[in-house]
Amino acid sequence: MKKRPTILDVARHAGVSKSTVSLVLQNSPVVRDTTRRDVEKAMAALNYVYNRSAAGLRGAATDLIGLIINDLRNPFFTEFAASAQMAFARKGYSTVIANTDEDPDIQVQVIDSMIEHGVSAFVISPAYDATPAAFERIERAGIPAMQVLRQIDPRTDVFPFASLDYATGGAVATQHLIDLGCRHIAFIGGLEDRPITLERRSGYNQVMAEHQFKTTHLPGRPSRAFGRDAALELNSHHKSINAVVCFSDLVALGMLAGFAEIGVQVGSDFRIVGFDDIEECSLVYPRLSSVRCNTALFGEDTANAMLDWIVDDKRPPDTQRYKVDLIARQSSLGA
Amino acid sequence: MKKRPTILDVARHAGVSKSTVSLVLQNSPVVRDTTRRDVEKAMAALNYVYNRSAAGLRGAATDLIGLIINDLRNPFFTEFAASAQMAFARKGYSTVIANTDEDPDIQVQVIDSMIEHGVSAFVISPAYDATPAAFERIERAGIPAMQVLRQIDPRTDVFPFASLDYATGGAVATQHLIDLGCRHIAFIGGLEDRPITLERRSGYNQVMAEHQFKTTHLPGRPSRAFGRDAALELNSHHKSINAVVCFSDLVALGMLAGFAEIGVQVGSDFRIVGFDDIEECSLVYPRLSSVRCNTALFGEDTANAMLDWIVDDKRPPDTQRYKVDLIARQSSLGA
DNA sequence: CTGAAAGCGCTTACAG
DNA sequence: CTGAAAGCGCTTACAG
Repeated sequence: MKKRPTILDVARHAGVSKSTVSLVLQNSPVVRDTTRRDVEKAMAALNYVYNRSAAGLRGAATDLIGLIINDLRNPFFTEFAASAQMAFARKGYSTVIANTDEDPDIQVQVIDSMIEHGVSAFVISPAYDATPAAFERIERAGIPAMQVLRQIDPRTDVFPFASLDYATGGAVATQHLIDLGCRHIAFIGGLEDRPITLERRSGYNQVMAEHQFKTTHLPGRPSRAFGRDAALELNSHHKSINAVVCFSDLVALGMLAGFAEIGVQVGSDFRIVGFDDIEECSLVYPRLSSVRCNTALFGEDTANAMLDWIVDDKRPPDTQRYKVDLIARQSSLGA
Repeated sequence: MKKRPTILDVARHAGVSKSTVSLVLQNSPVVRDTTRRDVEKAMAALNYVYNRSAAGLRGAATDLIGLIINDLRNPFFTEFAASAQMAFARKGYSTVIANTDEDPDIQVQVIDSMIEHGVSAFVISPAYDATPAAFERIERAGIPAMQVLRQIDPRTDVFPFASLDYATGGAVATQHLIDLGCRHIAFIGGLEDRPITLERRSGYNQVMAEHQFKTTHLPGRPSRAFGRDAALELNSHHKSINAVVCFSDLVALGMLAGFAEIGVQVGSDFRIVGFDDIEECSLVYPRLSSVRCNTALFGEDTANAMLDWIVDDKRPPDTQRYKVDLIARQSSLGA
C-alpha cells in the first residue's frame, strides 16, 4: 500500500508541468494532442489514480449524488433506486445510497453524513414523520434536493416533488372493474391518512361517487400478510363485495394467496386489481391485473431531471406527476 | 449558497486556535471540556459542516465503503445490500452502492470511480465474466476487498471470499424429501456451470448418490418464468418425478404458479423445496419450504468482518461459509 | 499552448 | 492543553 503517484509524478514522467496534467485530466481543449497522449501514457505507466478529494477541496463540484430511500427492501423502491443509480452512473455520477428503514433519526444522520461528503444533490424518498430538521439541514447547506414519491416538506418551490399520478391510477382501476360489471367494489389496504393511501383511494372514491356506488375501505399495512387476512375477512364479513382495487401489489398478492387457501376463484368469482405492477404480477397464477407505475422509467427520469438541475441549472417543476397505466390480466378479466 | 464556514471561522468565533477545533472534531481527549463546549457552541452557531474532502486529502482514512452488487433488483441481493449498508451506517460508515446489472464493463467503471473517491474498502458481489481487470485495479490501489457470494478471483488470500454453505443446504433439502418418502427427486433451475448452481446441486447429487437414487437436473434461469415452464415440463415429460429441490425460491414460486394452473396439488401430489427463504415463502399458498440463507445476518456479518479488517487489521479468513437451515413448510410437508 | 504560484479546508507533528 | 507552520493533491487565474 505504497503512496499513490500524484499529478506531479505524472508531470515529471511526461516532461510537462503539473498544470498541463491537470488540464488533461479535465479534458481541456487547450492541450495539444501529442502532449495529451504523452500525459496519458505517463498516467498509465505510473498507475495514476485521480484524487477526487483534492479536486473537491479546490472547488470542483463533486460527482456524488445522495439517494435516500425509506425502504430499500421494498421491490418498488429497489427498482426506483437501481434505475436512478444507473442513470446517474451513465452520466458519470456516483451514487451514495442509504436505506433509512422509515427511521427519521437514521435519515437525519445519513443526510448529515452525505452533506459532509459533499454530495452535489439529494434525491430523497423520505421517511414519514421526518422532522423538519432533515430538510432544513439540506436547505442550509444549499444543496439541490428533490423529494420523490412522498411529499414531506410542503415547500415544493424549494424541494421539487416528483411522483406518480396515483389518483388517476385508482380511478382507472375502479372504472375497469365497473366496466366488467362489478358494483360492489372495495379498496383494500394502505395505512390511513398517509398521503399515498389518500391519493390512490381518491381516484377510487371519485369514480364510485360518479356512479353512486357505495365505497368500502379496509385499511391496513401494504404487505402480503395483510392482503391474505383481508381476503379471509372479506369472505366472512363482506360477502357482497366481489371486486377490489388494492393499495399495492403486495396486498393483492396476499389476497391471491388467501383466496387460494379458501378456494375462491379469482378472475371469475372475484376480481382483483393491484397497484404498482411489479414483475411478479405477470408471473403468478392467476396473472395479476395492476396499475403500472413504470418505476424504472420514473427513476431514470428523476435522475435526469436532477442532472438537468445541477448541470444546466434547469430546475424541475415544483410538482411533477408521471403517468400510470392499467395492465389488465386474468385476475380481473378471468382466464 | 454562500460559502460554508471553515474551522478557522469556528476557531475565531470560539476564541481558540484552529488546531483546537480540529482536535474537538476528532474527539481528542486532550481538549478541556469547557473548551470543547465553546467550540461546539461556535460550530452550532455558525452552522459549520465538516469537510471530509479536506480531511481525506490530509491523510485521514475516509469512512466510505464501496458496495458493488451484480443484481440489485433481485430481492436476495437487495436484502444483503441493505443489511450491509445499515451495519456500516451503525458504525458511522457511509456506503456507495452500485448495481452492475451483471455487466463487467459497468463493473470496471464503478470500481474505478469508487477508487477515485477514496473508498477505504470494497465489498463486491461480482458480475460473472468479470475480466481480471476489475480486481487488478483494486489490488494496485491497495484497497481491502472481499468477494461475496461469487468467487471470481481465485486468490482468496488477497480477496477473502464469504458465502453461504450452499452444498449443505442442497443436501439437507434432498434428505428432507427422502425422509418424507420421495425417491424420484429432481433438481430444478440454475444456469449450468455457474459455481452457485454447482454448489447447490452438489449437495443434492451427493445425497442422491448415497441412496443410489437417479438424479435429474433441469437447468434454467433462476426466474419465476423458468419455474413455471419447468412445472409444465415435468408434468408432461417427467411423470415419475414427484419432488424437487429448486435452485432458488423464484424458481420454486414459479413452479407453484405453474402447478396451480394445471391443478397439481403441491404438498401432497408433489413436494417442493426452494432455496434462499425469501420473505414471500411464508406468505404464499401453499407456504413454501426453503433453505434459509439468512441473508440479512450474512450482510451484517460481512460488513462487520470488513470493519474488523480495516479498523483493527483483523483480516477475515480466506474462505468463510455461513450456515444455512431448512425451513420445512406446506409445500413439502403437506397442509 | 505551458509554467510558477497561491490556495482550497483540513490534520499532523512540534513547540510552548 | 493550545498555537504556529507545513503540507495533503489538486485547480485556478495569471504570465509568458
